[in-house]
Amino acid sequence: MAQPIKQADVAKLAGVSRSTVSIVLNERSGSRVPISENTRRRVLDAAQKLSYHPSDLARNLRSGSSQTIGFLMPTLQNPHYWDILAGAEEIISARKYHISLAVANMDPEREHDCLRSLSRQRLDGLIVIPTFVDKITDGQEINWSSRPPAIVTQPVENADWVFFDFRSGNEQVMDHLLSLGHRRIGLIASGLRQDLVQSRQTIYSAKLAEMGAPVDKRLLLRCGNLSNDGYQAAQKLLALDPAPTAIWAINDLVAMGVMRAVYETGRRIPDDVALVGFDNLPLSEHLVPTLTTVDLPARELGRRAAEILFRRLENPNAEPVQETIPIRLVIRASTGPAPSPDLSRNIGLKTSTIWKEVVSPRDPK
Amino acid sequence: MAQPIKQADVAKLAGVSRSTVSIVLNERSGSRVPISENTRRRVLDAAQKLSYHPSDLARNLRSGSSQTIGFLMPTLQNPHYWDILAGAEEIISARKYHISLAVANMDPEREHDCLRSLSRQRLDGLIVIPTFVDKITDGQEINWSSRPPAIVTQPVENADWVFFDFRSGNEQVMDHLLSLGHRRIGLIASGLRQDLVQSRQTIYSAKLAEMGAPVDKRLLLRCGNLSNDGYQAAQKLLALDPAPTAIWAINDLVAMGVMRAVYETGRRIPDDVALVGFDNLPLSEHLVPTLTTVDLPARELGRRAAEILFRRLENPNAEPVQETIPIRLVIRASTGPAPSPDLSRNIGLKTSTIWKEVVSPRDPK
DNA sequence: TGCTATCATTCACACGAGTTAGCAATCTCG
DNA sequence: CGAGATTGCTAACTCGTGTGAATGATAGCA
Repeated sequence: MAQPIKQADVAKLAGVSRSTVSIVLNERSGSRVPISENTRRRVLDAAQKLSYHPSDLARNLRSGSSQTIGFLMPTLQNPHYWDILAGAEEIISARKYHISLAVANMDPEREHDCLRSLSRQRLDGLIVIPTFVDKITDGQEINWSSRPPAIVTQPVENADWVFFDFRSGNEQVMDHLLSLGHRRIGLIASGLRQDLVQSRQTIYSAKLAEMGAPVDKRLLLRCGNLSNDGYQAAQKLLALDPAPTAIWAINDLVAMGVMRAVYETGRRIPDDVALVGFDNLPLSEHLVPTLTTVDLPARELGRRAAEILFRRLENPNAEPVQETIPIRLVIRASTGPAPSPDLSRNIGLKTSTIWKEVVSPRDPK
Repeated sequence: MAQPIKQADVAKLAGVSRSTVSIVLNERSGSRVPISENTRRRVLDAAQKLSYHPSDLARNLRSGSSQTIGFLMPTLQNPHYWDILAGAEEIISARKYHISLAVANMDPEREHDCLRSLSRQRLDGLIVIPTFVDKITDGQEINWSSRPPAIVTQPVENADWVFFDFRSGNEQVMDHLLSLGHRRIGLIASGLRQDLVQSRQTIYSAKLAEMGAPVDKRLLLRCGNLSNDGYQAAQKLLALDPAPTAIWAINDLVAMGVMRAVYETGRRIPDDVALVGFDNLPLSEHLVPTLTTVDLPARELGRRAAEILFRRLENPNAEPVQETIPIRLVIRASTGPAPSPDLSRNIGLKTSTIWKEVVSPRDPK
């Protein structure tokens, strides 16, 4: 009674065989199976009356394709990844494909589970935003070059990938800060993606060396990648003597935390401390001051990933597509010239009122 | 060659029948189908060697359950919905269920398509965040009380739902603003959810009437629900004479836009204009000034929705579960006492530097 | 020896659809 | 008028898996 209607039900009502129903409903006009207009009507009417919807399960089993793309995200907490998904969703839904969403939740174990789960779902393709790079390069559990076709947002040998040109972005940030005269630059990096951290630190050191400036290890910090992590890291940086004149956060969320920490010490941005983020979240231009950051066209990345994936589906044996997406520095109000050493420490701006927060005492019962 | 391994392959390698493989792999120890330790080993080894993963497609077709929950969101642009998803994901993945994601994208047509698509996927359950309430209450296309079991984040007759107690939230906001002395309050509402807008306007008017204050229709605006919509709406409100002393935005994103518009006229928050949002997005406490808003425990809503859905799956014929989640006002720095009329218009705060934005001229090639 | 009980494995069908070969009836044309 | 082509439909197989019934083998017991 509450059972789904199946083709057999339609067939019975229309007084024809189940095959006929299938043929009519699939509009196999190109096929050599002609159906009279009369029975065609009867079948369609019956289907309509029963409000029949074919079962994708059965259909997929038969056809071998699930019309579904798996999407693996590291976390739901960071807007950056939403944008990637949003871009991919655009393309995927335009093709009438479904999305199967999995969240690794910053947990290597879970990421592994997700990949296994995605693999047994017989998806047509996979878009993977990896969290733990090692698991992937060793490729033990999931062979990227095999079915289901996958695209990874990270360089992987013999596989499709799209990747932000982080190298260039990092260089732009360093060039910007150095050109403003900053030499003591705090670098807050996340400990999750070793490769990215490594690359950033390498460029950081190289660029400083180019200018003949020393690298103070105490200025290099690691933390998580949420706002609060930045808050804590910045407190450490600001306690140093001499304190950095600029801070570069791994991403905008972390930068937001840094901002808070800076204000709490009574310093001003950019007058006392210049601040740079990464990601260019929508909120970054609404912060006060607006945040200098690197724009990652995440939506574009998601779109490209999906497009490349579909191209792969159409042409399984083509050469791997490996693309780099350019990213660029967006200079806003949070960066300015480095203060001359003698003028530093002119602390103002009362922030106590700004950060006050009162929760309504009203009982939420 | 690139074909997925199936049970038959394992069976051949192990030298047993396919049934045996199925039985071994499903650990049917409780059943009366005993398997010798010897063949058990052989089967497991073979499966291991071929790295066999059962096809969920076939399994689901057989079992009737897809182990998948459908999730319909209005848009990917608003963090609020992400939190709901995050909450639901917690519960769903804990139960080893999959998530099939659909995005209505603010388009009634698409929302309809999504529902149809979700229905034919033979999902075990549906979590629906509706955008267009009319489509749902008339229930023509999707009968909420039928399979697949669905939970809606909105009151629907004879169905499961969870819902924020918007009524109480709205009252809290009005009480707060009124108690601060505000009487000319701009209300920026979104035109999408008629029912919510209605309810908010009703309470708005009722509360004003309670205080014996008049309702100026010009203070009631409708717009979309993104930051830029708020920006434009606020410009209209601020051009009124007399301008409102407080603005209540439909949500925090819109409030962010309002904030920007207010600054651009040289006014200060909360001194010249008090501002209230809705949703309590994470960024709201990082705005300057921090935003008074209503905290919607979105994650909690998502969790509850999923929990109720699973309860329904276990007990299909139970009475509908209909829950209201309390929400509460969070008073921060963006609201203060209404300025006395004679003291208004003391405009300061140069904002030009704050809002300057320069895009790096560097060629992104 | 014969009958039953237990154990180990396989057969055959079901799930709900798509597909192909083939049958019967009608039509076409020499 | 009969051979072949065309039309209209259906039986039977397929996809990969789970499962109850059936089969075969071995052991226990009288």
